[in-house]
Amino acid sequence: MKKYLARELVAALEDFEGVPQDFAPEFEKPKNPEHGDLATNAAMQLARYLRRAPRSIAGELADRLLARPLDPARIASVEVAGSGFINFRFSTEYLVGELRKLLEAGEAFGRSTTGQGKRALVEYVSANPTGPLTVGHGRNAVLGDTVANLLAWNGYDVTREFYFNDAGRQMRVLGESVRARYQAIVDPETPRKRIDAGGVSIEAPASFPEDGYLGAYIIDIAERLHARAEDAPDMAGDVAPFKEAAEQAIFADFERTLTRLGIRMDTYFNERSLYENDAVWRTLEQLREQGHCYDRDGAVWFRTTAFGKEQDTVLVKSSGEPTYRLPDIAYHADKCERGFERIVDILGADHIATYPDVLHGLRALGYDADRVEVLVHQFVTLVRDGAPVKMSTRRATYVTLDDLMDEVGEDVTRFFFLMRSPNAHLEFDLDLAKEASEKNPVFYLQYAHARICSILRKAEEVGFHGELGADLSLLGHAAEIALMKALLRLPEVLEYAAAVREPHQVANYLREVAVAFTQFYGHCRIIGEEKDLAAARMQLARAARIVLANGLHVLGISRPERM
RNA sequence: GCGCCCGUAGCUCAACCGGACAGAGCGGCGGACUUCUAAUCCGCAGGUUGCAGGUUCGAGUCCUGCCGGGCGUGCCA
Repeated sequence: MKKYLARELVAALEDFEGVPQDFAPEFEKPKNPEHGDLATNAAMQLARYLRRAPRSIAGELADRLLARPLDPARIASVEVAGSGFINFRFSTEYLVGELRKLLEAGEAFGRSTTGQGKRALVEYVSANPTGPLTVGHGRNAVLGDTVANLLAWNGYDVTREFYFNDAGRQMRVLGESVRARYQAIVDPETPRKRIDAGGVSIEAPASFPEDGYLGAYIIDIAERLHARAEDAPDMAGDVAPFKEAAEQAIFADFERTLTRLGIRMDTYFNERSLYENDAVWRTLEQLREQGHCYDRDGAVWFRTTAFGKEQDTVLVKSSGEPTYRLPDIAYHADKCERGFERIVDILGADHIATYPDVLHGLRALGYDADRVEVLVHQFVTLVRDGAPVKMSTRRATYVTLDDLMDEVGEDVTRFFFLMRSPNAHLEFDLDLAKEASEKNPVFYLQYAHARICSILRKAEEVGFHGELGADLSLLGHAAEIALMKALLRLPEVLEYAAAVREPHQVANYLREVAVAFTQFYGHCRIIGEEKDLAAARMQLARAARIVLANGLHVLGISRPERM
């Protein structure tokens, strides 16, 4: 429709003096429905070139459009309003035609091919296996998964990837933590000490590392290890078996937790593989050959000042061990090598400082860094009993993603993380989420879906049939028209949300749809109406179900048929 | 100090890459269940969009400077 009107408008402007050759009119849906279905500000934009009042240009333009004339099967009215807007109102004929297309498309309604099959990689979660997934990981996971869904719905060939590192100091401390707990199980007489964990004192075996992981899951892992008596590790041996046991247990939990959230990764990329295939050192050599590196104080530095940073950055420590930046660069080079045209990284706000170095690294290596897009989301603040909960994986003070799902449910968890713009801090009041779960927005949407299913069931039980060939032109009630208009917006909303990577656009839109449906429900009955009208309304209700179902599907939220 | 994000109704947040009268939910107040699902609906109250300038026909949105909050700013990840 926008394209049609744009064509008409440009044609109407053909012999206008002073209009730029490349003038492209913009259209948008007015906030206020009284202003019509689509509006253009073309007259205001042209005012600059024509040196005339926008209002008078708009008047002349509208006259020319009406004189063409516009296709009455699409446009019902054209009027000039405000300071120079031209407002268009769609004809019912057009809406009904679009509604029919919606019904025919069914589960595919809202899909587009704008991605043209381009390969996209979305990397998210990417937690190291040192402890359970936290609420913070949850936001990252749900955001990434939904962005991936949005891209897939818009015709991208999407790969979902989880990047992790199971080597290094963190993992050694993890192993030592398990070993100390294990020792205490084997020998109950093990000397104890107390460790301060953010104000709380926790008892631990004397051999427990000072910066060890204090969570109870470490004890669980040690107990399970001990229960498997036949292959129980020797205390005198090295820490590796403890580390491995911990990693396996934690990773199994990752997958179980993500599955609960409806998340299924395509690939797990281990940082270690970049060492095994020498990619890390090859990357360093390439950077060095291009003159981006130098040695100082026994370390290898990356000349990031050449890219405008205040300081250069260490890639390899004087100990010979790379910092995380070098493998990160190698990893992203690998992503580029794998041929992805669109590379999206989902990062928490605490990682904002790291990615510029990666992008600089890619540029230095000759890759097109513009393919990489970093989506930063702000933190989640958990509030319990009116006070913010300080969270640290190492400390015992954190709420796991599983805890959250146990309390409020999987659907609510997903929806809450998606309700807000990624840029906004997310305040998650646990008590409120539990207590208010009955009035939760996600239930509102699911309820609308279940209610439609119920109505259609009931209508068929009492002998109404909503054939696909129903005469949809019988739909003319204001609530019916408003619902139709809301439903037909799904494709543009999904396309926009995908383009700006903002799932909350979909969540907000679905609420509008549910409201529009509820108003239709309040004004228009099906059972008891004349047969043809009932059939048409059943089709409209089906269309609403399709839109709600498809939208919830994109958000990864279940679509109950009864509640 | 510097970088990124944020500041909008009592609270939590929207506002479609500058548009018309800044919108929802929750909370508050007042109403509605012999009806296809009341997990619902209708109504009312609530705003100088942190402050001060600037650009523009037009600013919550863009620019500058302040104020306030979050996260970073490391030979940690």
